[in-house]
Amino acid sequence: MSGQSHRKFESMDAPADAPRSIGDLAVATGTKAETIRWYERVGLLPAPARQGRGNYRTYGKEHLDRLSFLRRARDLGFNLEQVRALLDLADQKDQDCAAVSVIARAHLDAIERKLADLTVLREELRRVVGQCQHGRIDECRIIEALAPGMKEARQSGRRSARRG
Amino acid sequence: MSGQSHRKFESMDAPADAPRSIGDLAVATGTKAETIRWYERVGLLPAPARQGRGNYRTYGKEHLDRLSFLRRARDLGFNLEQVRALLDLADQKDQDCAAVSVIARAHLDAIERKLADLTVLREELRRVVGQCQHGRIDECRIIEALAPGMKEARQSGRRSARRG
DNA sequence: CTTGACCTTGTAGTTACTACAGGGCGTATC
DNA sequence: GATACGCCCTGTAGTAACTACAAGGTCAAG
Ligand SMILES: [Zn+2]
Ligand SMILES: [Zn+2]
Ligand SMILES: [Zn+2]
Ligand SMILES: [Zn+2]
Repeated sequence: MSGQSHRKFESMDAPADAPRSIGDLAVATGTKAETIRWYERVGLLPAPARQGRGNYRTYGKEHLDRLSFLRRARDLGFNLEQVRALLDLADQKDQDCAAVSVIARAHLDAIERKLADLTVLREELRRVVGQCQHGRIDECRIIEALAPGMKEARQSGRRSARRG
Repeated sequence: MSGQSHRKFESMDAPADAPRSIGDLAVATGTKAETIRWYERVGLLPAPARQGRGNYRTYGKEHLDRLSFLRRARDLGFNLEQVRALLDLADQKDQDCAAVSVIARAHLDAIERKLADLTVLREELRRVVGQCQHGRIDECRIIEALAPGMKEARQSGRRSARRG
C-alpha cells in the first residue's frame, strides 16, 4: 500500500498510525502535497512536527484523520468556511449537533438552488442550440439569440440573475 | 428611461444610437461600469472615443450591441474565452456557422455534465443529512459520514472527481 | 560522486469580476 | 465664490481554492 524503498518514515512493522511524510499523506488522501501545505498555511491543518534532519514535516494519525474529513467534506461540495466550522464542531463531542445539521442543510439548499438554475439554463441552451440550421453565420439562430436588437428584438425583456 | 438633468451626452431628440456615457451603458446592459472598463482592458470591448472635456468614454450603438451580446452569452453561462470566440465569429457574417454550433454544444455538454454531478451530490447529501437524529455531536451521523475510519470505515472506497 | 526522488520556501497565476483609494470634472445650490 | 454632489478617471488589491513553478536542500542507491 504505502511506499517502500527509500521513503523516510517507513517503519518495518507499520502500525498504521506511524509517522508519515507529506507525500505519504498526499497519496493516502488523494491530495497534492502543495495543497496540504496550503491547508496548513490557512490554518485548516495543524502544523506537524519536523523530525528528520531535513526539516521535513512528520504527520501522525490525527493529521490523516483531519485531512480525510476535510477532503470528504470538500468532495461533498462544502466550501472551506463550512469545512472549518464542521471541523471545529467535530471536536466538541459533547455538544448538540444542531449546528452541524444547519450547515449541512444550508449546503444542500444551495445545491438545490444551483440545480434549479442549471436546469433552466439547460433548457434555454437546448432551445437555442436546437434552432441552428447550419448555414451562414448571419443567418445563424444561435448568434441571433445572443444578439437581441442587433437586427430586431425577438424576446421579451427577461433578465436572469447570475451569481447572486 | 435614461438620465435627465446634468448627464453628459444627453441629446434633446435622443436618436437611440446617440453617444452614451459609461453609466448609461451600464444601466442599459445591467453591467457595472467597472466591469465595462475591465472588458475593455482585456480586449472584449473596443476602446471607445473620449470626447468630453473630462476624458470620459463615449460609447455608440456598436458598443451597446457588442456588450449586450457579451452579457447575454455570459447569462447563458459561456465563459469569456467562449464569448470571445463567439464575438469573433459573429463578425464573420459570410462564414459557415459550424464553429458557433460547436462552441454552443460544448457548453451545453458541460452543463449537462455539471447537472449530472450535482444530482449525484444532492442524493448523497440528502442521505447524509437525513440520517442526523439531532443528538450529541459524537453520535451525529453527518459527522460520521465525513470521518471515514475515525471510528470505523463504513463506506466502500468511492472517490469523486472534483474539477477535472 | 552523481543521480534521482523527495522535501523545503516563496511567489505568481488561474476566473470573472468587485471594491476601493485618490483624484478630476460639471452642474446646482447657498 | 464656495461648496456639495454625482459622475467619471486610473490603478491596485482582493475574492475561492488551489496549482504551478523556481531555486534549492536532503537522503538513499548505484
Ligand atoms: Zn477526493
Ligand atoms: Zn447556426
Ligand atoms: Zn444579465
Ligand atoms: Zn446530527
